[in-house]
Amino acid sequence: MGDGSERRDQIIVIARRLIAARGYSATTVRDIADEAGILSGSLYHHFASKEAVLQEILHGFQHDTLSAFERIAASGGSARERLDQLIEHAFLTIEQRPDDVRIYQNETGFLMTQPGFEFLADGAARIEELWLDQIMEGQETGVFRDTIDPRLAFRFIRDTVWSTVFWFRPGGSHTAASMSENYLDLLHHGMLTVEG
Amino acid sequence: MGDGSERRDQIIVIARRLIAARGYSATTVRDIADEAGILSGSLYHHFASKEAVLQEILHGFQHDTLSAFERIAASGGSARERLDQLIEHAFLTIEQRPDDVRIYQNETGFLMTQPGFEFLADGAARIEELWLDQIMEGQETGVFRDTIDPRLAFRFIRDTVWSTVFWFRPGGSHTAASMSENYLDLLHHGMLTVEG
Amino acid sequence: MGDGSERRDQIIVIARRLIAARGYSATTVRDIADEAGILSGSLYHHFASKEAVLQEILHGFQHDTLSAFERIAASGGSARERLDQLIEHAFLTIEQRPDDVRIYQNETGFLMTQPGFEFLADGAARIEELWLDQIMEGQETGVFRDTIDPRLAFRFIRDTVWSTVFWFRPGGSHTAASMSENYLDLLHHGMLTVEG
Amino acid sequence: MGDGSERRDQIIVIARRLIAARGYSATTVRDIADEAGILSGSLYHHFASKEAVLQEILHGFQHDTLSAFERIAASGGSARERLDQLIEHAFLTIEQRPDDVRIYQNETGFLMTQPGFEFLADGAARIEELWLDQIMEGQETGVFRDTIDPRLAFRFIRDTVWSTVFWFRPGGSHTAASMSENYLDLLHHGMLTVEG
DNA sequence: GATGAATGAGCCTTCATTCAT
DNA sequence: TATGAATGAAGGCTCATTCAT
Repeated sequence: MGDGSERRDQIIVIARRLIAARGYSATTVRDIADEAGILSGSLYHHFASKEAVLQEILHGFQHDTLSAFERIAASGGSARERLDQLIEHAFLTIEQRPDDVRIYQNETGFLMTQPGFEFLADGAARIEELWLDQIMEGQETGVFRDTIDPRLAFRFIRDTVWSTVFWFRPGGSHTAASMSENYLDLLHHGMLTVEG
Repeated sequence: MGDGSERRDQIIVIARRLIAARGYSATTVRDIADEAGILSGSLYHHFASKEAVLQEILHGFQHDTLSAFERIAASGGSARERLDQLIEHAFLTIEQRPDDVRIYQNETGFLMTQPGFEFLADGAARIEELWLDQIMEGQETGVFRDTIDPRLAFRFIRDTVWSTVFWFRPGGSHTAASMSENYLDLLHHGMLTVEG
Repeated sequence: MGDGSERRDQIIVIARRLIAARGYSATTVRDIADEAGILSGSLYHHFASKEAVLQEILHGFQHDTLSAFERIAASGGSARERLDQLIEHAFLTIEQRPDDVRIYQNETGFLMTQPGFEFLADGAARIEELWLDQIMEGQETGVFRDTIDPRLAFRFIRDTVWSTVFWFRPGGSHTAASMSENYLDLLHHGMLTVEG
Repeated sequence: MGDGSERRDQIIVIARRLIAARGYSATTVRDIADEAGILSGSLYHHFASKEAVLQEILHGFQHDTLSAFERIAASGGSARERLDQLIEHAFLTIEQRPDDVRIYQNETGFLMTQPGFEFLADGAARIEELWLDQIMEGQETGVFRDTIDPRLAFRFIRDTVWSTVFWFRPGGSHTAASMSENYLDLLHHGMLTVEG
């Protein structure tokens, strides 16, 4: 258990969609098994528990996201460019893996303290570190205004970006690119005109 | 059922705390009844169902919040001043009624489409209208930059403000006032320095 | 939960009979509930778990048995008389509460180390103490032969007496009294004739 | 199925250890297969069912034990000597094959009436016959006291001896030999001193 | 012989809800 | 207004067993 068979993958795909739509606790093992065309008990041939399915979804998503963030943080360019890239990557992730993001946003709060999900807190801390580095470097180099508590700034930005997953619908009037553009504009220059 | 007896109020108070902490579906009727010192079946003398308790909590909170927003939107001053006041009121609400806000943030998404909870969508729409009015008026009067989609701006702001309820802890290094101040600073002028 | 209602008592009585006949793990909650005329879930209104039913049966039985043993051990007479009375009481218990004894004999070994069943080991130790006191006092006063390890003697006696529950059937050719008589005769004088 | 391959033997050895330690119903086919390094389904290439494994363990043990008892019963010497030898052999068996004895003691009661396990009752009856012969011959020849019901005597002795398997631990203060010695001393002469 | 996948029946337990007293 | 007892539906999970490959 842990290697990826076809059924395993199929179950993960189904579970991801269902859990994103209904929430983890409202999604039953039977729901998942039904869609996979097997009996609910048979699911335990592939996963040790319902929780293990969730764990795998979250762990995979966190791993991918964190990897991308690490890569961006280690890349060249200014702090401002790197912060922009972090934000752009987040918007892109929301467009490409909305179910993962939704699950992460919905279930992570409660789960963080549960045994077996310690990696969530670790990952969140590492992400905060990576983003914060850019903000603080930007403030130190005089690119970012330093009147704002950098920790607050990070959380404001993080919450704004990830929350869009709950209402952003690709195919509507916006794309990940236009969302990034709008948000970065607002974040960079604020709402007020020069005269305002 | 609907008149306010002491027990009713007590039950609402307990339910609010419990649901905010554990989530609606993870809070059982027995949990609530236990803390109220009655048996779970007895709770049905005061409320028609578990859902009815949640309805009452959400309805009351939405009513108060909407009233305040209506008042602010109808008050004198510039669009910018009114938007600032809306934001300040939200931060104040988070400080004073965190459990209500948490429940609203956590449960509203799924509930919105459920029968009996239509008022949630109505209220959300009205709130969007009130806030949007200020943003658009600000853009029209040249106080706010108009390169940003006002609907996006509204949602960015709304999500940022309300999301703080999940990590803001009064008694720490920030108060509602300092949160407002930091956020308004960021929102007004953006992160970049003039040279940046 | 813990006070004795009628249903509670009825459930205990049914569970005792079933568990004695089939064993604890082979007896299902449904079996018990069915005989009580309720749904299996309703059993949880009276007991916290299936294990709690077993606990109550074993605890009650151990308490009664231990009390009787304490009383006998504290009574007047010689060590020999008291040992005889302990044995006679055990045979009487087997006659009157065979189901309790059977459960105790069958399930106690595994359960002893389980959380919630620590009282079993404590009780067993106290019983060994009480019986051993008589044997050792008898050896010291010269009534009992001292060539036998008293701890072994205790276990030989204990096992012999309690094991009879698996084949002794009241209404057959023996009663508790005749079993006692036969066993005490054998225990006192041994199998060999004087000439043997 | 029935011929002895290596895997078969290996499975029997593992099953014996596991069933002795946890009990038959608490030992799963998977437990056994895991330790054998195969999947649980593969076990069915060697045995028709979980029950068949138990059957083979019990049948083999009963056969060996019965053979030894037949040999002793047919040997020369007095009835007393033969009864002593039967007892000594039992203690030796407990020392050498404790798992077999434990399984026999634990599972035989319930199984005796099950289809496929009729041999258990047959064997038990034959053993009773062999032991009883010695006891009755001893009583008839005046070596054993005849005030005790010989059937009771047999069961008292049998239960005492076999029950020791649950607490006798080789390597402690006793060996099979010292257990035999102590028990035979008690059985022959009883607990009372001549004056007692 | 062994694997890997699945079955099907059953297990203990939870929980919102009902209702006679 | 409570209680106490029960319902009924469901939930996560276990396990002996089967069978195509």
